[in-house]
Amino acid sequence: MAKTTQRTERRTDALSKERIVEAAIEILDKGGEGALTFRALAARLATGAGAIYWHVTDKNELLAMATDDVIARVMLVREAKPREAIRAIALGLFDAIEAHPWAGAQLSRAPWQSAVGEIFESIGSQLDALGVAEQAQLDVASALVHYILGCAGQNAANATNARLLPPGTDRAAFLATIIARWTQRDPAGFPFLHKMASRFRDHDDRAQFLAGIDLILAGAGTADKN
Amino acid sequence: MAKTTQRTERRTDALSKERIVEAAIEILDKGGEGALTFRALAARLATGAGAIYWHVTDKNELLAMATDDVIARVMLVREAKPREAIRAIALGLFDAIEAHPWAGAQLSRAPWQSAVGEIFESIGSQLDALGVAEQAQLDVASALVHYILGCAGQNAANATNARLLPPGTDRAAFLATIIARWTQRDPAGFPFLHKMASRFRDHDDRAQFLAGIDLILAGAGTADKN
DNA sequence: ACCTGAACACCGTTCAAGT
DNA sequence: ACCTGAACACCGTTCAAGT
Repeated sequence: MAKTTQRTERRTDALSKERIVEAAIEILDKGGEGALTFRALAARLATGAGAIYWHVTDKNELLAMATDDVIARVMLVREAKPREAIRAIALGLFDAIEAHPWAGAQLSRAPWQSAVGEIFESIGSQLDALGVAEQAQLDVASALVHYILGCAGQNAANATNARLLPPGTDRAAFLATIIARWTQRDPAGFPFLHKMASRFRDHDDRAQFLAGIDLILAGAGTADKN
Repeated sequence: MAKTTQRTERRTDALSKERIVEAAIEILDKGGEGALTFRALAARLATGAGAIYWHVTDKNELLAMATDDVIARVMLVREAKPREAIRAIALGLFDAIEAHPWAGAQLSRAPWQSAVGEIFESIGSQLDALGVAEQAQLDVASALVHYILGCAGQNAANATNARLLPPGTDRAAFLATIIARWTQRDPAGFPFLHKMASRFRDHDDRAQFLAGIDLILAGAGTADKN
């Protein structure tokens, strides 16, 4: 009989950190950061708002766990050649953040939590094999991580803002609008941006992101292809 | 008589965008981003919360204007040598964000507004004189700006978090704590961080920031000192 | 041990009403 | 034109009360 089920057996629909984070990610992916509310989360989990606090400390922990969940998968990349490993990690992060912009925002907002330690480690550990001198490794790893976090935040901001534009507006058009605004505010005052405007229009975000990685690696004196 | 003052004459304490932004900056500097509230702002200006909306669209515009105000001063730097100009701009931004962490957060959160256009321009316009090929200039400027924004966000996050620690804890100790947490979670899993731990402990944020700028410039093939 | 849901102390923003 | 301040529609978080 139903009443004789052991007490230690859990209802399959019982709450748990995992189920909560999973639901949070779904809400974040569908509605963006603003959509994640304890009330919305409780509704989706068919429970009360307070129940979530039994499993999770606060909203910050919730966001950190969701970000970890989405970023950790990227860190599994294994490439033999160190340069390719770094590029693969960087591109993996780029793609993950493109798919989950809120994770990019969280990463650049609370870097000491979440997966930034893993990112630092997996990039830094390639530098020996790349031939970067040990006393330069911290500077190079730090530059790479900061650059990646900067792009992550940017990407998240773009995604958030694109949401507010008339739907159908793609990224290139969005960037073009920004450049146009800057340039038109004072055409003579922005000669560089004016000169770069056309290049901006048809540039590839992903390729440009990778160019930055290569630039830093080149600066580290690793011009040879390892 | 007081009653005969012309109607066009303004009370010296009348509200204005300038006064509102000024008060907002004071609140932000003293209490951090969480302290800036329309109610707190209204109280400081001895007015009603709704009055502020007559001069300012919303909180986002308020933060953008405050950030612009604090960042714009940095852009005035004029250096003859292009490399020194870029370093001066970067360091100026670093210092400004250290003094006003909330501006760093805003910069990396809403880059298309505020002073990011000016930053892009003032850095990019130096690249010609630095000898960077024109087709590489967008990549280099973009890498520099993204790197700077990444550091800005990081810096803001550190400042926000340091506020929560027991007072007196300095930055170095804070970073050491983070590294320790990462390393101790799984010592064998973080060989690179473990190796770098001592270097982290006594590193100079400012110097490391500048090292990243130099790394990118070196990668752009501008090793000679212009 | 785990969950419920009302209640608390806030927010940003609006708006009828004043001067 | 500019300001007031109550009101609205939300938040995150807490907590007595249930099972």
